[in-house]
Amino acid sequence: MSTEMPTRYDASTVESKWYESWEEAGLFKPDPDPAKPRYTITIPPPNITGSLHMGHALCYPLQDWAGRYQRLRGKSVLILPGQDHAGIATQSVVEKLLRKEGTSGAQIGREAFLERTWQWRNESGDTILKQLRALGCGFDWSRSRFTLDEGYAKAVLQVFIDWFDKGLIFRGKRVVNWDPVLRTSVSDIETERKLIKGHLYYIRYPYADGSGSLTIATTRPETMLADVAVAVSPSDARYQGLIGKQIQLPLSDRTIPLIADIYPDPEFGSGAVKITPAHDPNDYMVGQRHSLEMPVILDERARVSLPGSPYDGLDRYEARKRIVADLEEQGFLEKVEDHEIAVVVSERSGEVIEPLLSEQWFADQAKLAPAVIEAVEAGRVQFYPARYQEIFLEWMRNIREWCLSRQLWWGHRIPVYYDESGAAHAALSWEDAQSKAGDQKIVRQDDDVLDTWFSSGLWPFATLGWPEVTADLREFYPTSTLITDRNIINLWVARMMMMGLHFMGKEPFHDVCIYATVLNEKGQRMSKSLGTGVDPMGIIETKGADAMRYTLLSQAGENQDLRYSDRKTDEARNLCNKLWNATRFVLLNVEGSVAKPDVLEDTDRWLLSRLYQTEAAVRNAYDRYHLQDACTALYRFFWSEMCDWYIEVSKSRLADPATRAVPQWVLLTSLEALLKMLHPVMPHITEELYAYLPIEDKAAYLMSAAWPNLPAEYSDPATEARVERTFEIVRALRALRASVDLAAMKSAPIVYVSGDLQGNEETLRTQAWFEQIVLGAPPEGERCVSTTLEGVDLHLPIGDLLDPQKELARLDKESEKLSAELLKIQGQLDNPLFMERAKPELIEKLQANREEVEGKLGKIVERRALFGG
RNA sequence: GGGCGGUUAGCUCAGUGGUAGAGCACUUCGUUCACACCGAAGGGGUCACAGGUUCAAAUCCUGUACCGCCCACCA
Repeated sequence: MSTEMPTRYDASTVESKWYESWEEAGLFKPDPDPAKPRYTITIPPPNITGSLHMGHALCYPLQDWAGRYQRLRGKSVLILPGQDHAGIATQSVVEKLLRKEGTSGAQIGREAFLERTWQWRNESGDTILKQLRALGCGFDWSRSRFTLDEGYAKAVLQVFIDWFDKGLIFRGKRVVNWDPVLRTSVSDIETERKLIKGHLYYIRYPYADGSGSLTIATTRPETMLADVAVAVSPSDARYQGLIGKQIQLPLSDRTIPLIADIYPDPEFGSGAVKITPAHDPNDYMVGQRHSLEMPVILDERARVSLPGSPYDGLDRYEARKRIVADLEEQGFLEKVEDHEIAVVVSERSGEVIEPLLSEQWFADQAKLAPAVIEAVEAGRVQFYPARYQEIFLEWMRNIREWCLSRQLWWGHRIPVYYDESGAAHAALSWEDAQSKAGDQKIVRQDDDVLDTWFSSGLWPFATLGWPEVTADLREFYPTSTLITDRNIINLWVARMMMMGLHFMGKEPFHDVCIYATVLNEKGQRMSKSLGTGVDPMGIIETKGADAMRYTLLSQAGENQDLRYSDRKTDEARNLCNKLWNATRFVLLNVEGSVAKPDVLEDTDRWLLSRLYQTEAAVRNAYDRYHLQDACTALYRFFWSEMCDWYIEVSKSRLADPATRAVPQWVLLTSLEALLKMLHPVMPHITEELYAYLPIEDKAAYLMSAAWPNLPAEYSDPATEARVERTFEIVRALRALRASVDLAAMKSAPIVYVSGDLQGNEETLRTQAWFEQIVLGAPPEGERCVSTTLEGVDLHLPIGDLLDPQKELARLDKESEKLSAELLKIQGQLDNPLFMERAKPELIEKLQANREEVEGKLGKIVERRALFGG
């Protein structure tokens, strides 16, 4: 067969054409065949604001890998894509846009803002989906969903109303995490703690009766404007008898009581804590226990809001400065110490969170958690790697209230309507609410929207049509696998489990696969803002999507992180090129399809056996999401075994029309299986190469082909051992040649071999590049360099080419190695405890080794003598 | 403060009791008709550290250090 394949693989021309073909052939849709088991994934919906980063370049190819693998394994596969409206992120993007245009959300109002956001979403909100196509992700776009779709939005409201009616959602006043930049509350898990250098201020609070003062320590003096008490530990001797006294709050005309509470730690500071219930979660609890007032003195931008006060309108940090200065001036400031402060930072804005007392909607997760815990403990949901299970359960067992409301516009507006009396009714519409309210007139809808994670929590069933009982919902729920990253186990996975179990009665997926975080070469997080990121699209353009995919997927296993580096993409690209050229070689050496031959040689059986073992290893690794192990096995089979050995061994047979059929068949068989196994990781190049293969019963597409089904008789460990022994001898002979500066791959006339080659003489001859192998010892007087291994003596005639000193040096080195080995073996065999307790097989093995090493050493002595040593 | 990962060749990582492995990088050689994005041959590791268990430890146990992640209400 002739081929016009160029000698170099060009990803850009090959990759672009296949995606369309697959899509046109309908391969991204589930196979309607009812006999096939279903395999479903609803992908983690990317934000509409997103553009592809390295995390995505791992995440979405993983979803695609799973789909392609399961499809090859005979399943009907649905990988359902979609996008998340991403409340905070999107609103920020549009606000920025408006600012550029000289206006703002506040100026144009809610309705115009939402219109503008939808416009933005329709124009540029699906950048990332196009990029996923470039990565080869074969998702069912006809089922693509968006969390603000009409149907989806209805599902969200339905869930809210249901939980509201069941009392699982309630309104409450709590100290929440307030983001003063985004001006909304955020949940605990959207915040992180950071240690920063700050100060601890010691402030004197005088007693109102003039009988001296006590000292409190605080890191946030500005909040003293909202102090309502000072608390001390009831066991603190310093304050015995003083409890109940009134204190004159500095910089203020208010007096506040000294109270006793379990919260203060006598060891810290002065043991006295100022209590600001509205601006600190701990103080809030103290305030509740003592029924204290809870004045709020910071506004939504964290500015002081205290009309009439000189600090009114100041930013919280500016206020701190002024208050500290004033305290000092008036003699209240006792001292200032350096202090490490644990601040809470919003992950979205990077701003320091202001704990703020406000009225919010909450979900009572504690009532939903037990079903989730039970499902995991019963093994109906499995985590990969398993260690995440405990982390997950730990969080579920200590679950807290979930603050659902966000003070945003972009999102699902909370379906709560208030009537004249102030009573709240949850309903799908104003009209519904009115009918629920009866005589009381509905006067307004709640202004807030729901936390984005509330809507993504319904992803596995709302995408399939819930609350309607659609055919898709019946067919594809529960889904099979969730593949996501560890940062959102609690944020997202937990919520999907709670909602899925509550509304569908079944856990939403069986496997939860947690993949690694992609770091850069130096082990830093990839981040646009830090400039440590690499754009995957650039790699796709220059080296191909398959190279990009292989780079990341071949590192996916149970690891916590993985490192991206450009060098690895070069390796992946080189692998593509090697695949291309190996196939090209095969095609140049076959005329058409070949039938399975009756008689195979050792090397043929060896490769088939290796293929058999490789398939088993790959399948096992894929099933456990250990792509790393699968890729290693495939790489080794392809590059080391098939290319470096089998193709080289077969070249002479392929050149001869009388013998070529067998290696032709073996190569085509191996290549076909290899391409199938590699396809889930590198879909484009494997599809392209498969198209060239002249094989029987070929599928229309590799993508829709069947996973290799290799007969058990391919497995042949005895032949594997025999052939690999031969290769060992080949390597030794090549090394011997190199030691006398005999060029590699140049045919040399003769080598003497004594020992059993087990029928692999021809392999040894061609692979060690000799014209002739003579069995037996060299004739008397023939000057040779020699070595011994595997019970075989190799003698390479050298005439008088060689410097004796060089050969003596080589022999000495060999001898040194052997002596060290002998010493070690002997040491063990001389140890009576070892002889008594070690396994008999091991002892036998060592004894055999000893004999072999001694024999080799003896031969070296003889050989040294030949060179005057 | 609690929990979980990691620490093995220059780099990235395999390796869960029996004489340290792979890929890349490096050195030397090679322009033969699959591939120089290639081939052949080499060099390179006291397996973080300290104890312990064992005939035998990279591997099991205890502790320490460093890196990273998660959770947590110390002003």
